[in-house]
Amino acid sequence: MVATNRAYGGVPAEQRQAQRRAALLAAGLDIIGTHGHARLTVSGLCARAGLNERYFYESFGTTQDVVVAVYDAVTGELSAAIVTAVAAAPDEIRGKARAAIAAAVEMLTDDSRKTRVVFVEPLAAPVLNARRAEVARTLTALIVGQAQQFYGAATALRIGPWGEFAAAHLLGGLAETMTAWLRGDLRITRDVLIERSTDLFVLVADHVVSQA
Amino acid sequence: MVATNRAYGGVPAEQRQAQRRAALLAAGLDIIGTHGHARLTVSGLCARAGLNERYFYESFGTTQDVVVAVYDAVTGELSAAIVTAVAAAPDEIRGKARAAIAAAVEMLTDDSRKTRVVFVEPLAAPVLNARRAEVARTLTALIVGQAQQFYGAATALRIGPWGEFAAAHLLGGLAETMTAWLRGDLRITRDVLIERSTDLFVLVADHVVSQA
DNA sequence: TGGATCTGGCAAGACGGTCTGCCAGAATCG
DNA sequence: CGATTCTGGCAGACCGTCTTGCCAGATCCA
Repeated sequence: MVATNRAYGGVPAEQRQAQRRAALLAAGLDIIGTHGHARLTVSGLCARAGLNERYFYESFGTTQDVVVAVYDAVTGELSAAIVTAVAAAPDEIRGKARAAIAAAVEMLTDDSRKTRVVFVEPLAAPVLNARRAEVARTLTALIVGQAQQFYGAATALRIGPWGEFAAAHLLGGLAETMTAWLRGDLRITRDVLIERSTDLFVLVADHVVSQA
Repeated sequence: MVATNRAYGGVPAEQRQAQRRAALLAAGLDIIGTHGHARLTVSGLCARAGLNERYFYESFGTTQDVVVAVYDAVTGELSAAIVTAVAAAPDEIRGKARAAIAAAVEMLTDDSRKTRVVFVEPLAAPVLNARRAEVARTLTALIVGQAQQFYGAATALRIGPWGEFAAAHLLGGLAETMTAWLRGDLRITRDVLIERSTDLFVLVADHVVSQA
């Protein structure tokens, strides 16, 4: 392994390396999203990825690095989906809220592994605690930013801590209802789940603004 | 160890055994509530309890048994506190809601280990998943039962799945705001946290009933 | 007081995981 | 074709945990 940049199987070295990393990430999502980060081992990960254990150390230092990378990938995908959906939605508060919630619910309920990675693992894995707070802050900022557009900057400012509280409450409510729905505990369709979540979102937002 | 029922240190055998079990549970709450169930080991638990490792197997079979016992103890205490507070509260919907929320928030924020055991560990530990669902069902039933008292049985029935959804949303919101507050992410006092949570609870409950 | 029991400390085998190193075969490049 | 490099399989040293077993000292009961 002196010159590590030779093509193999018609694929250049850099691309092969990226493929292996991607395979490890996919296997990581599978294991973490199904059994949790605690069950992620080097040997198990490589076995599922169809790779030699040696290649683990090519892309990662510890299994925690994989946990972080998987979390970042899923939350990045989620944020992008929400931002795109909000931008494309009609320019009124319920439309924006519904678009954001629908994008999140559809993406996460299409793949229950991602639901677990987004809602469960960041609480359980110490390495993800700080990252989770940052994601929550990003989403809160998104909500407050939209509020500025619909209610004016002055109102958004006045909301302050009360708005932070309400945003946290809404995010927690969404997380719980989504995971409960996936568990089969809620006897409603996914479309109704989205509609009801939008209802409560708008209800709470209006209430906060009227109190500010 | 032929006749295992002799007093020692002036304490009968049965009571000594109960003391050791209690010491293990206290140490378990400490470890699980601080570092999570994954960090609970036999040796670490016994060391913190000040007991020989041999006594672990006297009271428990596996560390998971400890996790379950700690969870049951904390959720039992929580349920009892809520039921007691609700019974003593003035007979109007906001008073009942406020009493329940205050009881829960006060008990859990007085001891952040219990917050973690109640809100985080049941998601992370597979053994607790089913138990968590049962606790959620119990609390939902409590809410629906109160709704029957204030809105009549006919209305409570009509609420149906919409009510389950709202109850799940409220529980998730409470969990998230409480943990966020403990993290220091919410710049409000605990009394305000209780008051705002009550606001949203009543707001959502009224909305659900008016829609039913 | 003496035999029995309780107690804490410790050791050892089994197990599963980490990480490094070696090997042989396959594929590439000159 | 021959040298080089990539690849998968596997062995082995190391570590932490589990679980059982043994020991010596403390305490109890007759």
